[in-house]
Amino acid sequence: MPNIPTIRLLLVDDHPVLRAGLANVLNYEPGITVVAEADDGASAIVLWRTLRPDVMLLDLSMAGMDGIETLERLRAEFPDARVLMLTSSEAPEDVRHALKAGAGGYVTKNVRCAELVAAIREVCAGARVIGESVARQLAAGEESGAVSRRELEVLGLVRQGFTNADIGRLLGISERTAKAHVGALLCKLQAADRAEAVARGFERGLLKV
Amino acid sequence: MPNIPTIRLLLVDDHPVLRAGLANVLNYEPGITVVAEADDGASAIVLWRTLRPDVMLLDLSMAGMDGIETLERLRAEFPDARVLMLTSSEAPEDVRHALKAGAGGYVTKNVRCAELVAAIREVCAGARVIGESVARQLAAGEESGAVSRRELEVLGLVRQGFTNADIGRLLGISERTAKAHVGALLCKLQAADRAEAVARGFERGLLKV
DNA sequence: GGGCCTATTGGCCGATCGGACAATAGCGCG
DNA sequence: CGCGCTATTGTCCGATCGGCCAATAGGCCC
Repeated sequence: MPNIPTIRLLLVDDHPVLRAGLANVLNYEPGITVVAEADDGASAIVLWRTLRPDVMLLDLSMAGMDGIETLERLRAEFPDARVLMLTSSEAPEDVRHALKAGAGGYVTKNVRCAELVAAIREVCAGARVIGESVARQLAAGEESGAVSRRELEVLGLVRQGFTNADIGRLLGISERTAKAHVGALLCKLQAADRAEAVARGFERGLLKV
Repeated sequence: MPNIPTIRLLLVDDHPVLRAGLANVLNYEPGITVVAEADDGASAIVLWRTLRPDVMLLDLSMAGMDGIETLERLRAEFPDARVLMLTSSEAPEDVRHALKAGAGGYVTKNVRCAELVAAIREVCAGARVIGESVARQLAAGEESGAVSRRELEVLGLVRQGFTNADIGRLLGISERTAKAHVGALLCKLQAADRAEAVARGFERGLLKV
């Protein structure tokens, strides 16, 4: 085993309270140093450019640029960047997005500190880490049909109270087609009507508050 | 001014990472000691009984008993208990509930550490503290009409895909009355149909994921 | 190349919705 | 003791919904 250099970590979360606390905990951990903190995606990327840390600990929900967008932009510029998502959402949709955007790992804020530290080390080593409970949720969500991009678009309009005819007009398709999409949504989300479909959308993380 | 004794604080949050970090920060603060931590409402109340701390720092969203219920039960047993809510939700509904349940203060996790510490001190002194951004949201929400208990009940059923006739049957009222409640909801939430009403419900914190 | 899925469109029809009209009873506040 | 709000119920009606039938075209995987 080669000697293991100290892991230089960039902490990104829009909750100062959590940041301050977590920085304490991680700095206390031997072999890990928090080299900087950021409270939004833009500054996170700037800091990454100048500091070139080994790993980023990134929250999903942030004001302005959200975690996913931050991740995408970072990976576009630094394809090898290692990023561990640390978030409170277990929604399969969020997990899928994060992994597709190149996250090296995904754990929720429910993990114990020791597990978080272990996950950081694994991500730095190039492994892909998924929290236990997260993996379970993901497997559960995997079973029911995936909602297509178009359908998600339609769901977004249903949420805003548009009728099928409205949706058709807005998307440049016929009312009948919009109807078909809504029908597919009702089926895939196992909803009795568009109201329940919207509710399921929130529950599954397809829609954000 | 009398000499100020050290504040004994009970930290309640279901995120171990945040707890560990926050405990560090607060313990470092002179005049504050974290005497215990809890990750759910039930153990929080048990700990309060035995330790009788000066203040509880309480998260809203927790597995099992949520923050509001915890607060209610605690205040039922200890009417003088000082509790500062520390949460990520700014939904007016949550704030109102917390204050009605006897919270001594309400701040979001977006506050800076110094403000949090100040809030803790103020709550201990018996003051009522509301975070700035929270207060702004609250004022904004106050303007539009308040949703009655019955209407909230109906909204919960609408969310589950029930028709007006179903709702009438479930609540032991006529379909027409259910219709009237839905109509009132559409008006108060400024929604075009039940689907949008559900969406607004989530946005306003009336409905939980 | 042959499935499988998505996106698209059509017509038909009973069920449901949401708005507009109007009315009665109970409760809290000033 | 009125005033206002909530809860309750009624009828009528056009608009909308969701389910049913069926069909074509494009993309992706094996």
